[in-house]
Amino acid sequence: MRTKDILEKANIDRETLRFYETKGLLPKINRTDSGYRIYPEDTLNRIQFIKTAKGAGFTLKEIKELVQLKQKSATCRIGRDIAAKKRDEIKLKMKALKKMDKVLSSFIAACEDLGEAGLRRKCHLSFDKL
Amino acid sequence: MRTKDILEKANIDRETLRFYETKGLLPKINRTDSGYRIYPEDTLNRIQFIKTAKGAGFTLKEIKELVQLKQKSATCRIGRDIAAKKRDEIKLKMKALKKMDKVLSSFIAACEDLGEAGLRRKCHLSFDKL
DNA sequence: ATAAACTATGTAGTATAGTACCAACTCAAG
DNA sequence: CTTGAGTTGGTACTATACTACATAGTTTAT
Repeated sequence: MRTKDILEKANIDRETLRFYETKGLLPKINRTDSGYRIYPEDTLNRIQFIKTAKGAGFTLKEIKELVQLKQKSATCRIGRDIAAKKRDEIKLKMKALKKMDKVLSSFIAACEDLGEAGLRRKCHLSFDKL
Repeated sequence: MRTKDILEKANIDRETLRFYETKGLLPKINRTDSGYRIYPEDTLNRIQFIKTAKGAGFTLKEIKELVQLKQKSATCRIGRDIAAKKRDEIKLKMKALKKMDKVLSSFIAACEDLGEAGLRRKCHLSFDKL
């Protein structure tokens, strides 16, 4: 696959793709004689993984740690432990998200308790008190 | 409350506190004649809210939008709509988190399926295929 | 009164994650 | 064989969220 194929199929920006490459987040990329990149098939999966992990709030550095397990000749145990640690972090993020959802929900409920007339008036409610 | 009280009770860095102030994230802060800050009581709740919202992956800009509803003399309806939109974003984040959790879990399971001996060997598994 | 602790403002620097632009090179089609 | 689409590496710029420092003024305890 050439650059353009990746850009289209992964819906990613050319510069961002190169940025990920320099950061060591992509699988090994071969070149034509003239220097054009030839991406291996799993590049698309990799980009999808990066997107998912980013959506889950992980940094590129953290993502790199995950995708580089193979290259770094780490043992399965090390890999499992790193993955387990990340799963713990996800639990924490999930908790923060749920708390935030609760705060927003009670704010929304308080707004709606005011009725149609209340909704039209100036808002005196606050998110602060959790 | 003086600066030091906030720093201790909110467990926040002095510079970060000032940073949040300049960004308009804190409630109105009064000053002594000599210019020392006097923080209102709800500052601690506000900082807690900021921390929770940040933990949920929101930017300071987004958080500002939420905490400034009162000051901006927005109606309750506008406030409710903004809160509802944020709640939708939380749903998406939650989905990303769950997907990531699934990926990590199946990776961990694959590692452990290899048994004690397998765990000691070089890791050939990948996160990429979701 | 003076040292220690606290606070103020301002400026600069760092890390992360891109985004924008450029001049030069390659390649396929008319 | 030239034109246009595609590609290259390099540099510079942006935004976000701090973090570090420098210098000066204020308050408190001895």
